[in-house]
Amino acid sequence: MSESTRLRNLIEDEVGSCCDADVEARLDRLSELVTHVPSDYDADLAAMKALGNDTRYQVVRLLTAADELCVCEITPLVDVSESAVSHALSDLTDAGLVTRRKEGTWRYYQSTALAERLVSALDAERGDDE
Amino acid sequence: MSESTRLRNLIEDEVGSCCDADVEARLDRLSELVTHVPSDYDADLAAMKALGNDTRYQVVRLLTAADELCVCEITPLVDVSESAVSHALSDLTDAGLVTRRKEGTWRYYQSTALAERLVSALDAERGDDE
DNA sequence: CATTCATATGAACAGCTGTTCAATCATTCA
DNA sequence: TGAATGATTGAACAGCTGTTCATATGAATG
Repeated sequence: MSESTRLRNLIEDEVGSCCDADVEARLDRLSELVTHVPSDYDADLAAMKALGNDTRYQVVRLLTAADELCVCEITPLVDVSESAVSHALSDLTDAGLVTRRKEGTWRYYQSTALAERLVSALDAERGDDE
Repeated sequence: MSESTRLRNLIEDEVGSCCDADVEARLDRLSELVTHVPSDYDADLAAMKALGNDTRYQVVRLLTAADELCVCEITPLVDVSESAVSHALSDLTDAGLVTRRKEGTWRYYQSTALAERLVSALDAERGDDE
């Protein structure tokens, strides 16, 4: 079965009848929707992937709670190796969720505005439904 | 090297000197940060994982742009099989990003408030940096 | 009640991810 | 300059993910 046949059936069910023009009109409305998908959403996807991991999520939470943290302050707070924390911070930096500041041999990390907006969006959920 | 040794070195570098009490105080501040990580963030993680996939991201974008869409309207707009769309919608429902409404054999989907907040958080990024 | 249609589900499998270990880099300081 | 320290990187590999194909479900209809 073709997609437009299914669409025609849908319109018939919804409206009671369906001519070719109705199918055309619906297809137009649908293709207009596609324009609302950003043309380049790689960065969005990268940010979501980055936050969708236990370690990286925890690190972002810690950094949004603190002004700034040194790697050696983050490491004892999460239950993975120092190397895993470093990988996590590197991934988060690439995803635009944290920024890095060097000071001697120490590296300080901060969360970005994007990270903070996302965390807020998640937190607004609690105690609110729909 | 122990973690608290590294922390002591950090404080010495920052402040110029460091006694046991300083290390204690810093450890207290750090453990306070952990309380800002939600005790149960599985739902957050699920939402991020769900949005961190090409197909599911596109579907959420389409649903936030439209009031409501039938499966047969979504399928022609994304470049995967009908089955993949169904899996995507199922995953998104589990993640709390979309809701489902039955009407005869048709299934209509809508984005949730959480999905809309997350999309807004991503969109605010464009044209704004830090 | 058999059929058709819209959608969902399960199995399977290629490809991706996240962790650790080992090695390396970069900075400081004796 | 070379040893020490903080952090990063790369390889490796177990485990997870996302897609498709085949099949099932459930509602409508003849």
